[in-house]
Amino acid sequence: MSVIPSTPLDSQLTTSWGLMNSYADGSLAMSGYSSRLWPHDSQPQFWSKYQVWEWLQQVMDIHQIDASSIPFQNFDMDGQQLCSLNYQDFIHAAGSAGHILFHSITELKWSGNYHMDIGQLEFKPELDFPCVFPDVSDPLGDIYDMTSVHNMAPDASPTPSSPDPRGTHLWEFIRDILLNPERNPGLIKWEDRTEGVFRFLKSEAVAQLWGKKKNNSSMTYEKLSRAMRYYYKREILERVDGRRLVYKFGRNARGWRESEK
DNA sequence: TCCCCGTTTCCTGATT
DNA sequence: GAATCAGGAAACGGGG
Repeated sequence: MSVIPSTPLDSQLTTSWGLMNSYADGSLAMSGYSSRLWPHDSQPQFWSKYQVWEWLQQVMDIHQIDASSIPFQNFDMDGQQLCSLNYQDFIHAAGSAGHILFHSITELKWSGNYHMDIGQLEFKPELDFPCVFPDVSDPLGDIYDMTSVHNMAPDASPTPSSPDPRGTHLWEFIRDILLNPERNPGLIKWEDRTEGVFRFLKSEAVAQLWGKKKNNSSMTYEKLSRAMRYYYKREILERVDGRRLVYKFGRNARGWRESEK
C-alpha cells in the first residue's frame, strides 16, 4: 500500500484543513502542530506505536472528535505501518474521521521533512525521550518505565500491599499520565500540582487507554470512575466535592509529588 | 483449592 | 435529559 501525496482528494480536504489552521490558538494550527509536538522526529515513518497514538489524540483534540468514535485498536501500529495506509484504509479504520487523519498524516509526511540531510535520517525515535523503550509494542511501555524509575526510591512503592512495582494499578496509570503530559496531551491535567488535584479532560479517552492496557475493549469512564472511588477508602484518593471529573491524590498515593520525582 | 486483592460490571439513586 | 457521582453487591482474574 502507498499513500498518494497529492491527489484531487487533497484539494477537497483543504477546506477542513483551512479551518483548522484558522484556530485562534496558533499552536493548534497544523503548521505549528508538527513542530510543537514532534520537534525532532517529525517524520511519521519513524514513529513508535505510542507516538502514533499521541498523534491520534492530538488530531482528535484539535478537531474535538469524540474519542469513542475512533476504535483505537485499528491504529495499533507503528509509524511505518501508518504511513503505508491509503485513504480508503483510513476511512475503513476511523470512519468519518478517516479523511481528517489521512490528511493529517499526509501533511506530516510531506511538510518538508524529506529535505532533511542524511544524518537526520539516522534518528531513532526513542532517542527523543529521556527513558528507554524496552517494549515498543506496548504503547504504554514508556509510562511504566517511568513508574519503574519512581519506584527506585526507597519509599516509592505504591502502597504497602501493592504487589507490582511496575505500576499496573489504575491510580498509578493515572499518575503516570499526569507525570508525562507531553505524551498524553489533553487527557488529564493538574488543577493544583502541589495539592495533587487533577481533572479528567477526556474521560472516555482515558478509559479507552486504560482498557487497552487491560485488554478490555468495553472499558468506560463509568467503570473506571467506580474503581477510582474505591481508592477513597484506601486513602489513595480523596474526594473533591462539587467538582466533576476532579480527583485528588491521598496520603497513600506515592510518586506524584515533584519532590518525589 | 481456597483466599485475598484489585478491579470490573451492573445497578439504583442523587446531583449537576 | 444526559452526564457524572456515590456506593452496594456480585463476579472475575491473578497471585500467594
